[in-house]
Amino acid sequence: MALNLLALKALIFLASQNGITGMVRISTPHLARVLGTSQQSASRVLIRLEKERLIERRNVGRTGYARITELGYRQLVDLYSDLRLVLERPLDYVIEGKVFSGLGEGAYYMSLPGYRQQFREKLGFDPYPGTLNVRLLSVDAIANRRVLERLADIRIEGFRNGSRTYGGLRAITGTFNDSELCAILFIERSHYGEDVIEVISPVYLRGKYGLRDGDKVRIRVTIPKERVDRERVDQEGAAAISASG
Amino acid sequence: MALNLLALKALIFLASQNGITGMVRISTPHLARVLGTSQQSASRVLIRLEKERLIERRNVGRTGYARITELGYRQLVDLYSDLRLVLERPLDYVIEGKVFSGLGEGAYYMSLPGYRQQFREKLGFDPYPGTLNVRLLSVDAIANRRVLERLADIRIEGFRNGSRTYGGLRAITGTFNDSELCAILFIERSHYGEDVIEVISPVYLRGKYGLRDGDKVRIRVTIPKERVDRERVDQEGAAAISASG
DNA sequence: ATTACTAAATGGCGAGTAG
DNA sequence: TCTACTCGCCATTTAGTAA
Repeated sequence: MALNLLALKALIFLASQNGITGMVRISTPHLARVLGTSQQSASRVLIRLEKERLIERRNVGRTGYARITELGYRQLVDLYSDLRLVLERPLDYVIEGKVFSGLGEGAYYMSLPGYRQQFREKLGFDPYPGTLNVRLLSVDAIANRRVLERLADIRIEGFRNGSRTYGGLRAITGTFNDSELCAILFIERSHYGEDVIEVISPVYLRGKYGLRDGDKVRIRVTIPKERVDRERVDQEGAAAISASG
Repeated sequence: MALNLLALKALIFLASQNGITGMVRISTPHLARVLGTSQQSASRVLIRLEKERLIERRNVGRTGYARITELGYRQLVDLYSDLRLVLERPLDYVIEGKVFSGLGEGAYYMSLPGYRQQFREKLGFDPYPGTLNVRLLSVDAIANRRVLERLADIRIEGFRNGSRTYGGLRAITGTFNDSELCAILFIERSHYGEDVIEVISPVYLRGKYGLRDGDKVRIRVTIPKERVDRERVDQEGAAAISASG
């Protein structure tokens, strides 16, 4: 017999009110407001949780108290560690695509000291002067590009050189064809669309790997562990998981 | 519109199969087995998750693939950090009860060097030779006693002295009446029941606090943060929260 | 093998209401 | 005020089945 989501949210709410270590005041109208449901449903949820031995209740006249049992606590911990197992592990984003030739401007930009110096400092390698353009073919690769764009946190600042201004970009390091250190560049105001990434590396990738236009390449980025710190207004400790609809 | 628990479990399962970083093979009969539900429900859950934009699907002939969208991933992270907020914070267990007199044997045991030396080393204080017996009156206090008994991880070993053997015990440190350092002793083969705790302290509590039999006292134990490492067979990454029934 | 429809049963939901 | 019942309504489930 499976618990429903309302019951889970109620359990989390109780836990947030110190219901793990002792009896806490709880009324069905208040719980209903917190869960975004009716008083009747809140009442039923508490009855159900008690019957399942996930909480213990005591009613003193018209005021009710409840606490989470050890079984209930274990349920929360089980779910928590299931999520932890799945969320707090390295995430391995793989992007595959085909090499294509750009206008050769990548080489020009990469050779500018204003960029090159920052790459050396922030990426830890001296990039070969040139970028490898990769066109993404699968929706999966494009989705991963989107994710990585958000995760790319190596900021390369723009600069001025005389009258010309050079834009900023962000980068994230990865592995090219499962063997070569590289970085994906997310260039602000790039003229390429969402289906293209630009890759740099300490070595001349086209040469070392004998790449010709149309050849398939793979870039892998490993995120050691996702950071879970969010900006989030805590609505009285209520749980998430309510879809956008 | 709220997601149900089956959908949450499906999302967690997908995540466990690397569905966060790429498309993964998934069939409705297999998902049904993992979730402990019918093939039809598994099918509906996937349809529902796709409609809510929590997953993306692609069917290649008869074989289906799915991956978690950024929105779906965020839902998991939101729930995870709600749980984290609630589970990974100090747990403050308060036990209240009334002082009563035992047979005075506590003083005898506490004075034995075989115990005393271990208390000094493992508790960090030299206990006053005597235990304060506290009878728990509320079910809440008794429930907390049970929890703390499991959490008490300071082991005091038993020993032999001539022909007599002295049993082992476990202890956990806390605060007496919100002001005095103390420890609760969980004595193996104690002749007291679940409604009694024995408390020791560096000072003579009865004297310092002018305690007489029947006086109410409070012992507080703060667990800095619960350890979530469980022994758990990972059933193909399926989620928990399925009540005992 | 699959996926997913329809139909009937089950169960959850909130309104009304009693205590 | 509070809790929690009944009752109609709707959502979710499974069985059967088509493709």
